[in-house]
Amino acid sequence: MERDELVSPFTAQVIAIIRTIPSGKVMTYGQIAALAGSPRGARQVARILHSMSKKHQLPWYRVISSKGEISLKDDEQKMALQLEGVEVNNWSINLSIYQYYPDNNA
DNA sequence: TGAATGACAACCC
DNA sequence: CGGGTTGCCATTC
Repeated sequence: MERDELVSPFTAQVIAIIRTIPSGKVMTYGQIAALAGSPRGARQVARILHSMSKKHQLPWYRVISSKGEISLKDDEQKMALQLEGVEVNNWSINLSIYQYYPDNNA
């Protein structure tokens, strides 16, 4: 059971960032990774989600690929996004509209 | 300790 | 636009 304080700062940041994603918005892996301190750490974000999403109450379904598509193509994820107001077209989402840009001054 | 893994990104054709 | 290849880097075995 890894606490945020025990995991690496990068992981803790990723988790914190995901928690700031508001309803009806989404973020890409690369964006989260960059905000967490590793612009090339998109893959770690994916791994973190896999590893921590069940331990943390992370809205992982708000995290999508940079192409604006859902990764797992899971019906629940798609449904959850739509319920939040995100228009999902065949697993694709219009990032121009739904991508969330958090403030550095969180 | 070292090597493999991975819910990706970017680039190239 | 679509498919394939390379790069990245923390986590896990």
